[in-house]
Amino acid sequence: MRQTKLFGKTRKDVSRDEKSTNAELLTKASFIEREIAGVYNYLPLGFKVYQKIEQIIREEMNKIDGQEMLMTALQSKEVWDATKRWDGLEEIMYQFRDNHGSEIGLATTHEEPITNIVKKHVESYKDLPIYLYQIQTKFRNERRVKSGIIRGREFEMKDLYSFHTSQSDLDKFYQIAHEAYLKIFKRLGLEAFSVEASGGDMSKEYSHEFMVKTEAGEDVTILCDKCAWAQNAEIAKIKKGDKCPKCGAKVTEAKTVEAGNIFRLGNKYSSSMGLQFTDQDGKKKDVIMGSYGIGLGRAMGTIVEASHDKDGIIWTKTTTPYHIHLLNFAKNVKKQARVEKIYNDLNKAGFEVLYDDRDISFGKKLKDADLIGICFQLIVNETKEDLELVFRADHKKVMGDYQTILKSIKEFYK
RNA sequence: CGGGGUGUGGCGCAGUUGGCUAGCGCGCGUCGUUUGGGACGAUGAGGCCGGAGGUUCGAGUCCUCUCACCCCGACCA
Repeated sequence: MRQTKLFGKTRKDVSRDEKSTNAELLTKASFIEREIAGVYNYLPLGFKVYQKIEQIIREEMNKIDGQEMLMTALQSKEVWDATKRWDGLEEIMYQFRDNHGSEIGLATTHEEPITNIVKKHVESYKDLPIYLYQIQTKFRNERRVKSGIIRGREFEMKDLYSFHTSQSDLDKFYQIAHEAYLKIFKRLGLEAFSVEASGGDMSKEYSHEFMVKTEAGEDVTILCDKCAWAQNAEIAKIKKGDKCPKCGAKVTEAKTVEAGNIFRLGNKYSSSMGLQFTDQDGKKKDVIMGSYGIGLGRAMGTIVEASHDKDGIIWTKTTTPYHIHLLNFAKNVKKQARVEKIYNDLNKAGFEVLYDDRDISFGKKLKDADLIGICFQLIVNETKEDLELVFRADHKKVMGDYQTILKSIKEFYK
């Protein structure tokens, strides 16, 4: 992609209203644009990152036999009546009447709708287990938004629902999903760890939250560095400095972002909504359920919070919008042709390249490249034959000919 | 939802107790010189001050209502 054609310009100043680091950097670098409070548009650069995150999540969900589908954002009140959650959610759910006078809600989550759908297709133990997921828009009428894209009123979420014949089968899958989640965060380049948390409105049992340490975090986690025991401070019965209930070492606390959350729902939804199956013994039994969520925008915002410096964003290798930021520092026509050739060659070699072909000072190109945060900056100089490869994270430079440089880039992304 | 605050060109801001044609920086257009860490000069375009009503000879400035946004708290599948 030529930068002269790329939609979205970098900015030096950003609205004072944008207080969170993630929204400030992402807006300055032109990845996102705020629509209203807590609601953001993704511009081309931001959408590229979004799609990479989406693809990683999708791959890992498919690996554990998740089947992707797509549910509606508009939901009727009736579907929520069976579980009596409609009234309980009025604080957080956008609820209104349509032109027919029917009560409609914008999806905050999909346990009820999916249970309803599954009811129509599951009758026997032979139909189970089943794992369904979607990547879809959720709405939360947050009373107060903050933290940029980490906590929005409209956001994309991957939610998977599992359906089982028994608690033990759920437990087995819950473990598998737990591992898949850790894998997703690892692939995204996030250091996430799982903590025990309240089941909230969803479940009476402990759930697990996947936390990433960052000052921007809205949660406080009590954790043991020795044995990896960790609990959300909301439910922890101990404070920092106390003894770890598992190994006795002193626990600490940290601000964390909840990047994902998994729940064992048991028969909470199936019993109230009548989702049953016929078992081998001919008896009707409640289907046992689990649900598993990850916010995509939140993941993106968390990466920015966890990985940036004074100059801008530092994308991880799987989320960088482009593999290489090619910076043209050649003036005369002959050298220009050389940069064009390198641009074409890199594209042919299968790399995604953002090519800064703008006719502006080189200082600004360097500033913009740091702000945008693509993993590599490849500088084509006018006087030197060798190319200069700069690693965004630490600004380390390597000089070399095209083949040598290509090799190190390949090595990094493989 | 309680408390506090802010709305002035695309962005960041100034505009004292009402007074002249609403300023500045960044950005943008044109021309020229430039280009290794956000270049310089010249020149030009762009706001009727969040919205509605009111007070006044006169309102960006005062009053009322309203909308939006931010901060602290409460809340947060």
